[in-house]
Parts: sequence; C-alpha cells; structure tokens
Amino acid sequence: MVTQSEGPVLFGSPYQADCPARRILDRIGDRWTVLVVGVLADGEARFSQLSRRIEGVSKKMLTQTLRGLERDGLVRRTVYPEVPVRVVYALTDAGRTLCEPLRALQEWAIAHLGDVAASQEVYDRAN
Amino acid sequence: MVTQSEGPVLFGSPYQADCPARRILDRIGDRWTVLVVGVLADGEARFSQLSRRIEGVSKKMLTQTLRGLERDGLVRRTVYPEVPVRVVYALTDAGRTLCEPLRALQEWAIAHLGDVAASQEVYDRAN
DNA sequence: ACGCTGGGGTTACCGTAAGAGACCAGGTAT
DNA sequence: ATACCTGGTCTCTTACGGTAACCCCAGCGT
Repeated sequence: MVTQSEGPVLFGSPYQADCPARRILDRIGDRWTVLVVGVLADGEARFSQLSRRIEGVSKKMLTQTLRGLERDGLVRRTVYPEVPVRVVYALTDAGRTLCEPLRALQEWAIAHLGDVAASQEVYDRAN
Repeated sequence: MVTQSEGPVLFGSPYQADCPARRILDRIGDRWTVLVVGVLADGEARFSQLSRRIEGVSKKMLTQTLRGLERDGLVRRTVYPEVPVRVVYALTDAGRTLCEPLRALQEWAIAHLGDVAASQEVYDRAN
C-alpha cells in the first residue's frame, strides 16, 4: 500500500482545480441536491411538495437547487398554466442514473449514523 | 389533488431537519471531504501531501476537513514528534467503507461530464 | 546571536453565499 | 373589494469559505 509520492491520480482527476469533474462534484455534493434528487427518485413532485418533504429548505435554496439541476439536464421542469399555476419537477434519464450513487451515500449515512455519533462524543469529551 | 403530504419517506429519513443522517450527509457532501477521502483511499498521506494533491485547498480548510473526519471517526491522525514534526493521516475501517459510495459518485461525475456540460451550454444559450 | 528554512498548523480579516421573510403576479372564490 | 392560492423573486442579516500573515520548534549557515 502506501505509494505516497505525487503519484497516479486514482480515479479520473478531480484533483486539479480546473477539472470539470470538480465542478460537478461540487454540485451534486451540495446539501440540498442530494435530498431533492432523493425525493424525485420516488416520482415527480411539485414545488410545494418538495418544499414540504424536505424540511428546512428555504424557497430560495430550493429554487436555486432545482435551477441548477435543470441546467445540468438532470431535472425536467414542466409548467402547467392552470388556474393556480402548477409546476412539476421530474428526473430526466440522466438524473435517474444519479439516483444509485446518491442512494448508496444515503444508505451509508444511515448505516453509520451510530458509529459516527459515538465517535463524535468520544472526540468531544477528549476535547 | 394528490395527498402526498408527509407521505412515506423513501430511504431512511434524512428529510426531517433534525435527523442526524442530515448532518452526516452535510459532512460527507462537503466539497473537500470527498476529495480528501479520495486521496486517502489510495493510502495514508501527510498533511503536505494532501495539500499538494488536492489543488486549491487552503491549509485552513484542509485542517478543518481533517478534524471533522477525525471527529467522525473516519480518519486517524498520527503525530510523529520528529525533528520537523510529521503528521500522517489514514482512513479508519469506518472511513474505508465510505470509499465505495464516494467512488461511485466520482465515477458518475466523470462519466456524465460531457452530458452535463452540453446541457449547461444549451440551457445558457436559451437563458 | 541572528536570520532562514520547513512542517503543520492557528488567527484575523473580508467577501460571498446561505437563510429568513416580506412581497409579487394572476386568477378565483367569498 | 379583498382574501387566497402557487411558485416564485427581492432584501437584509448572518455565517461560512478563502487569503494571507503569523507561530512553534529544531537545525544550519554566517
């Protein structure tokens, strides 16, 4: 193990600052993106439904996150010009491919919740 | 009308604001954490090596990220009190379990780079 | 004895980005 | 007339990320 010279960049190369992969990681690593995609993985949803299901997200951040995902081609935004306007968000095919990795992350988080919390407590007591 | 009020929460429940899973997602979803774990997946590394391999990270953020990971029990910090002090960081067993999900994310990012960039261009032209 | 270098940080400051919350458009039910 | 609905936008404040300067400890050149 331990080949620790400035050696081979392991997977891809998001380690160069200018690498586009870096930007994508920034986007999908974003706090709300994970949750929005998680909800939409379950099926399309309206703005207000997303708002309710993702506790604590502000309208501003939700809008911003959705715009970003739309721009990236991961989410499709459909406006139904009805009585009170209805806007539906859904994952695109590309967006659906993102579900698996994100779900893996979420499952990891849930599985390791206890360990992490325990470790934090120990760490904090030791200051 | 779709009564999808507080319906079934799909996987786990990071959708409640107070859920600890949310905090973990925040941590691992952080920009630098992904990259640090990526580097350490390759084997242990010293502070300065991390600094060099992760282009653009400031000392402050690197320290902060490493402290967080250590607190979470994902990274082990070893100090060798030598002439110029040497500090080595390595993933713990728990940390190693995080590699897989993160690598999946990185691979997704690399695989979809082109599509995303193309979509952004289209989106931006349409304003 | 004095300053310089190098590793691994910490601290002070500052600008941007996130969050809270008021306000808006446009139509309809009261 | 006006209150209400959805899906936002605008404004203000606060928190967080980034920059750069400084710290400690030892050795080394001068």
